[in-house]
Amino acid sequence: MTPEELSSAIATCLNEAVAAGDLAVEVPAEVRVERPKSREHGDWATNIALQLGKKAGMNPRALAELLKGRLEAVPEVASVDIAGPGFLNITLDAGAAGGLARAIVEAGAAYGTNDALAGHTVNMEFVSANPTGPLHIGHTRWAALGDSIARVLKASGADVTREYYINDAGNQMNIFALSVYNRLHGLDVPEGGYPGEYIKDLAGHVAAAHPGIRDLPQEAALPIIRQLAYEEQMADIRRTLADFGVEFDTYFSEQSLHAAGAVEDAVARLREQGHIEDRDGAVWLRTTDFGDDKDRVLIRANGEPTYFAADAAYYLSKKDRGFPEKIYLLGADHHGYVNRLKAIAAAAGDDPEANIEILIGQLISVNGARLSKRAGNIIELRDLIEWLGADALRYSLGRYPADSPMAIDPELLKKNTNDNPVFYVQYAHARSRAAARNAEAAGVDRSVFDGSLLTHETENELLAYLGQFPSVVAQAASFREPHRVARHLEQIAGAYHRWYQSCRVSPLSGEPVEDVNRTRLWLNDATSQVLANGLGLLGVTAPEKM
RNA sequence: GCCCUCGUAGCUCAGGGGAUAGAGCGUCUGCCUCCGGAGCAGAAGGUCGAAGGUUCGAAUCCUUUCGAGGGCACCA
Repeated sequence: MTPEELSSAIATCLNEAVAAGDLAVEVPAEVRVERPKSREHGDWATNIALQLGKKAGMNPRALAELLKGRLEAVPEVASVDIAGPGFLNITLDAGAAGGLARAIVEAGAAYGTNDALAGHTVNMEFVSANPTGPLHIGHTRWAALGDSIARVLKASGADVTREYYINDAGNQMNIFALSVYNRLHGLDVPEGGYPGEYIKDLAGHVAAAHPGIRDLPQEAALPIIRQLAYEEQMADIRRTLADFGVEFDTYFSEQSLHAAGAVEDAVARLREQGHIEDRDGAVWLRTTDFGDDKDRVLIRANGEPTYFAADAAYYLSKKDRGFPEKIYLLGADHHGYVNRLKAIAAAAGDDPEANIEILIGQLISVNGARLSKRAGNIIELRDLIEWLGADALRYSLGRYPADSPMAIDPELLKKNTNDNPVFYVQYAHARSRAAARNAEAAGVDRSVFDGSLLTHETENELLAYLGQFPSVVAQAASFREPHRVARHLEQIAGAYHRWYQSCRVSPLSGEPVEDVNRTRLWLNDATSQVLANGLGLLGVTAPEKM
């Protein structure tokens, strides 16, 4: 029996009590069931009697008493105790608790998926790094987190599209092209240009792709350089993301918005909605109507659209392409954009609470300093992957919530990789696969399953953690916090190691294979499955051997 | 000045109203005569930044305050 099943059984008991006239209260949609910290408090506990006591006009203990009687009639429930002010401590029938192991193995890769977000169609935009340079440590957090959020949303039934917005319009692209041009001609880095070593590589690439480029006059060369360097840089970014296990469904070009006249269209549409104002020769969006601290210019007095205008057009594009829910994942250095982005949604006639969601994450600091090119502490993602491996890097970024500040010591990253809990979790998986291989060699198969044989304290604990996995995934999705999955996997790994310590899957040499061995193989394999499913949500591999 | 995020063990951080506040790393003590010791068992280490408030109950919610980081463009 899973905690979800127990939860709905309790809800049923409550509803029956109401129907019988024993209780007058509105039964909540979901009854929360928790694993008590102390085993003396049973397998599962609920505080529902405390929550409903006041609303029902009853003493919580009396309400608990009433529930206890009904719950004990549920076949899978062995006993119910009332503790403290009205906690209900529930102990399951041993067979019912153990049956979970079989259910997990039979569900396979689908175990953990749920329908908490069924019917949601989501556009998730993240990373969106400028195509003027390689991905670096500042982008890695969003790449890891965004991808994992997308995965838990999908696992919870949402229809998710991962999108990367390419800022390929504007003056920065000209400076980018000029930086490559100067490099080709051995000139200094232009004013405000890009100094990185990668510019040299791009120059080499451009020269190879267009051999006569050095002989062209600057006006003729720049557009060609711009295009070639841009394509190569984007290809590089996509390769790096792929090595990081991150695949986007859509790469969306800002330039394409301008080319299609989408920016002018957006201004016209917002004007129809009545939130546009012409002032001082410029065109303004009255974002202050929707909580922004000042209005924002869409079209400058010189006729040029602002970046914000492209943002508005981009938002409308997402809306037109059929995404009711748009999630943006931004760094804390962009939190000033939250109000104006929400204002765009509101001005477009959408609900800023439902149609747009902006997740703000804290920036990673290196040695206590902020990342900057000037400080010389920019570290490329590609190098990070090389030093640490994609698994360790993704896991260490994925096990913290976005709003948690993260401090990183690059020297530590380079050498000390063993302190990453990813190895703890991966080791548990590899160990469980080894145990399964050994069991098979010893003649243990899964021909018999008897959940009532899983009676050891450590088996009880392990089953409980495995049973909580689907609700952890659902919570991770609804809070957009995949780190919950990582933390839960660490719990499972710990429980597995403790179980492994005290319960053998294979019999000792010379001993016969018994049903307890066969049943434990189911539990062993169930653990492998949950660890693999969870690591998959984090974009981390589940190795057979390490 | 106004706004946002964050203050929890020596360090990096979990904990989204419940029972004795947790994990990893670091320190200390045990455990390989049988399925992987990248593991397990135990010890030490806390005024949850501070002060009020909400209630049966607060690390968690509200207010104030101190500290850290970030943001306040007709830049992109």
